[in-house]
Amino acid sequence: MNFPSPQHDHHNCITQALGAAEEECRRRGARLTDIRRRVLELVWRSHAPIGAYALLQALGKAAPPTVYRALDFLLAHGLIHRIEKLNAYVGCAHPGHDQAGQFLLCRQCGSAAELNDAVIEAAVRDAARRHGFELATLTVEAEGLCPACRGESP
Amino acid sequence: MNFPSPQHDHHNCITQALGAAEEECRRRGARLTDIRRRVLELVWRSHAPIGAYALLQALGKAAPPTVYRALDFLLAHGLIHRIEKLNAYVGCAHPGHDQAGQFLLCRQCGSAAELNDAVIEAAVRDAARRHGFELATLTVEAEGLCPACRGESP
DNA sequence: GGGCTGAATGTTATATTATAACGTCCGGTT
DNA sequence: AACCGGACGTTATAATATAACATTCAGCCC
Repeated sequence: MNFPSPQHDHHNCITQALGAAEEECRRRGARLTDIRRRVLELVWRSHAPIGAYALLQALGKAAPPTVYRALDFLLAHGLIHRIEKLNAYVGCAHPGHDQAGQFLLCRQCGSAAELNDAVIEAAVRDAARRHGFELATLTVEAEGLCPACRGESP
Repeated sequence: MNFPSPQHDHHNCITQALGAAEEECRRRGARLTDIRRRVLELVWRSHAPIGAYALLQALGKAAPPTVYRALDFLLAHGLIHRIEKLNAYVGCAHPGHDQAGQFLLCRQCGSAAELNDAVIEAAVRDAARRHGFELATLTVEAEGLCPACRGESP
């Protein structure tokens, strides 16, 4: 997934993501409850990865465990990813593909682009194999400047 | 750097790391003060990445800012790495090379192996370029089972 | 429908990780 | 000696996350 262009129809992109999530949950026999759906929508509304307490505030009258439980559910079903560097969460661009998360994170505007690069994964998988390491999950987080911010402040 | 073999001389490996750190600080005109050296030694003593509050406890009578300031210094000078997934710190195997951190993290025993794989870095750099992204720092954290733990519980 | 059951949520408290703000000390320079 | 800036001490608090237990709700069986 590329960095979002400024003029893209984000409302539509949220709708699509929620639809895909419904679908994926049906497929997996998982219950996308009201709270879970609301959290997922809030995550998608934000272009940048968003933190648990920001979600909490947006939800209104909820306590931390409510948000964390929803996030756990969404993570478990591959509907969102956690960005470790930021302690924040972002919608998964391709639910159901169960990919490892690879991200380009913009220092300036905070936006994130999800990669799904087979070459990167293969390179890590290969290195792991050479070390006799059994790879389970892979986190790749690259920090820098997105195309837009690069243009602004050269 | 490979996973440490059970019988390796860890005392020696700490000594070497501290020596290399002294050297690197001299080269950079940075002051490796007593506290900083003690924190670095504690980090190296632990085979697994170690958290700030564990270091704090090991130090004895210190307050959080003391440890965090030492960690900041050590990070800034490339003497340790931070493992984002674990909120923990580990000695840098090659100070002075200013490499990105690439790690294999064992789920079971908690040990970490630092990679310095040019292929992985090139793959990410390439993907970033294709997205018009200016890469600054790269974090790669692979989770799974190290050779030893894989053998134990098949 | 009534009652059962397990999952989901509510609620309170607390753990864990990290930083702000400000004062003091100490080492090097002039 | 006087200064200066970096390092450290100290107190308080912010930000992130989870434990533990009570309550409610959805689906199912009868």
